[in-house]
Amino acid sequence: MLDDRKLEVLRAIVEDFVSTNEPVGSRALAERHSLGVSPATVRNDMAALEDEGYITHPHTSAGRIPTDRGYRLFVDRLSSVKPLSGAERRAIQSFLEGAVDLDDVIRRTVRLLSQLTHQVAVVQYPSLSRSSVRHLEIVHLAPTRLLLVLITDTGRVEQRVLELPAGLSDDEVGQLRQAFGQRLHGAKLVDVPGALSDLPDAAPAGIRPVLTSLMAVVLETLVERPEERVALAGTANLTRHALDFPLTLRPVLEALEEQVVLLKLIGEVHDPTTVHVKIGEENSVEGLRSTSVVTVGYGPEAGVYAGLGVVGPTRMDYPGAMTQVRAVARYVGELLAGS
Amino acid sequence: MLDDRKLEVLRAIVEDFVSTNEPVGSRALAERHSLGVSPATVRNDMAALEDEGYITHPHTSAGRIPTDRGYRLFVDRLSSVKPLSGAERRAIQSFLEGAVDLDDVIRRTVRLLSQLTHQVAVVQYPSLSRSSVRHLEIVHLAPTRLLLVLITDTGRVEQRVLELPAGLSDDEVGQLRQAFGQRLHGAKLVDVPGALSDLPDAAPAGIRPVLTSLMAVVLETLVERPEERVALAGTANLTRHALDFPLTLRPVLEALEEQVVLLKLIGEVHDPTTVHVKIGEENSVEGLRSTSVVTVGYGPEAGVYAGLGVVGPTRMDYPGAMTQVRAVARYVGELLAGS
DNA sequence: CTTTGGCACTCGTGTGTCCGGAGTGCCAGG
DNA sequence: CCTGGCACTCCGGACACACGAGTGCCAAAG
Repeated sequence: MLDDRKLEVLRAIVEDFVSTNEPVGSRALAERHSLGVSPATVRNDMAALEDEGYITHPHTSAGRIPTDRGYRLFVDRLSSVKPLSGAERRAIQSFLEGAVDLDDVIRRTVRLLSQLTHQVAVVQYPSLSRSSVRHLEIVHLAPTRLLLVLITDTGRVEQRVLELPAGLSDDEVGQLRQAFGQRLHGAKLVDVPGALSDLPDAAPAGIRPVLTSLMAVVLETLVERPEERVALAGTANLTRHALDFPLTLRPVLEALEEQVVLLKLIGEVHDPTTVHVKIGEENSVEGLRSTSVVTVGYGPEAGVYAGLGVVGPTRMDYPGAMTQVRAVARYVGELLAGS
Repeated sequence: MLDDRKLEVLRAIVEDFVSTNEPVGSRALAERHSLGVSPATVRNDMAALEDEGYITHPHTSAGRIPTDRGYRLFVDRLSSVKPLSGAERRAIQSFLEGAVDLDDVIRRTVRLLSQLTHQVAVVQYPSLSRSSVRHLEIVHLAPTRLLLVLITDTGRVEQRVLELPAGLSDDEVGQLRQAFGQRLHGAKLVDVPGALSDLPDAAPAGIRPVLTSLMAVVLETLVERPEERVALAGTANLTRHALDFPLTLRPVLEALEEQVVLLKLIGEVHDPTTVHVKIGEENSVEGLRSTSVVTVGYGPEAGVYAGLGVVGPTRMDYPGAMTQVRAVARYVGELLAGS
């Protein structure tokens, strides 16, 4: 049904359309790509591709443009991996090398990614639910007020001030600190409830009531409501392709302002070796139906901290974006793993 | 030169243009506002206003629109304070009441402000340089690694992990903690260098070298490089007024992505009682020359934590925006002061 | 069976013209 | 100083038209 040449034609259409943003006709296509056939033949192939739903044309006498389905086929089977240019490689290194802490790493990464791809970049902070405890500190701010500081293996620092029902002495707080510290050090955050389950029994009777309520708060703030964060940059790039979004930059911007939406985009776990692409209508998020999303997980060699990716028009340089996203993810993963 | 009626005409032009987004002509203006004069008279007044540079017209046969100078006069002398509606008041209260910590307060505020004004909202975190120390905690993570946690009176929590040149014992860290704590508790952040200046002399000789380097880090991270943060929301609102920005959403979005720019916008200290307005060309930031910025400080009764405000087209409902911004600032100021 | 050139057809776009309406500026009279 | 009248400007929409790009189909050639 679709022989090699037809696929070649589709690839040519996608590439031309992506670079020129103009519907591509049979003549121009036969000229620019050395297909070795005449425009008429190309026309026949185009008709076939259109029958299959891979391309379409805006008006009768305009050239063809790829459909979502066409892009999908292109991404899955036609695009060859584009190697990272030396300049890009250098950019990644120099951009990230001076980072001082996790916040800084994420900020630089999201910026880097948006500049590299000329798209909107999204980077998720290392997920709490997949992190483990490097240190948990309890600070006695006031008799009835504690500060909880959680530091994860990825360098994330979360803190929460909490009010106690009754006052505690410094000694008692010390006991708490020790009890929590022993049980939680090195534990995965998801295992925290289990690790703490025996605590009330083991603790001195005096602080048991406080302990129970404290545990409730700890579990609630650190485990049940693990605050996932994302960083965003490069929304200005949307205007670069403003022509691609009929009149509707609006819904895209609105969608991107919702943390929940962003998390949904990149939060679905995938391993760092596979780049995922969602094209146009494939996106579940209303308002991003006219965009494509390229995501990948990042993390240490064997594992994943979180996701990152870019959002742009369906008319996107997929091979380029995919290698760039992958490269950045790999680099950030190593960077964070090594600290 | 400009009698009362001319001013009245200017006010009418501003109000009509703001609400309709169409150049306003003499006839429509004479009808809609009961000026008691004929269109011809209005035309004369308009000519005078145009001579003075308060209004202009896009083409010969179009109505008039205000210039930046016209808006300026309107804001300074013509606009009457618009009272907050009941719905708005309720919105502010219900939006902010459930906030759990500072981060949450800021997030809710910026969101609230953008929804209330239908503009882009910017909220600065309570400035570190104007805050004072509620608590400074030193946590001994590892022999050569300390965690510094700073909690300000406004609830901001800043932390920094630092590597030491030499190992320390728990006891020594305890001494450090006490020395720092005594000197810094309640101190303004700007006074920290002074409060610490006698420390090296007063400290036990054993930890003096470490102490010196530690102090350097503390001063550098907490005082000399006070990390000011801002939150942003409502960029999607820009598209609402897309017609107002010729073709140039781009530079606006770009400017808004720069933390530095945002800080410059709202960071200049002003007292919470005066709302500041920058109109069009008055803005020093290239790229925001086609926008207006309404800002105010917020803080406790006598003082200021930081600034907040909105960014929108020059064609903006200034009285509305000003009262909304002021109201939100007042409410947030009280909220933070009371915690 | 595939490829090719030819040819008629479609249709979007750009151009030119025309016209109505909104709005202005000016002037003479109240 | 205000007002009505009037000529003038100019934008924007409507219409017609030609051009060109591109298609679809067909019959002939490979």
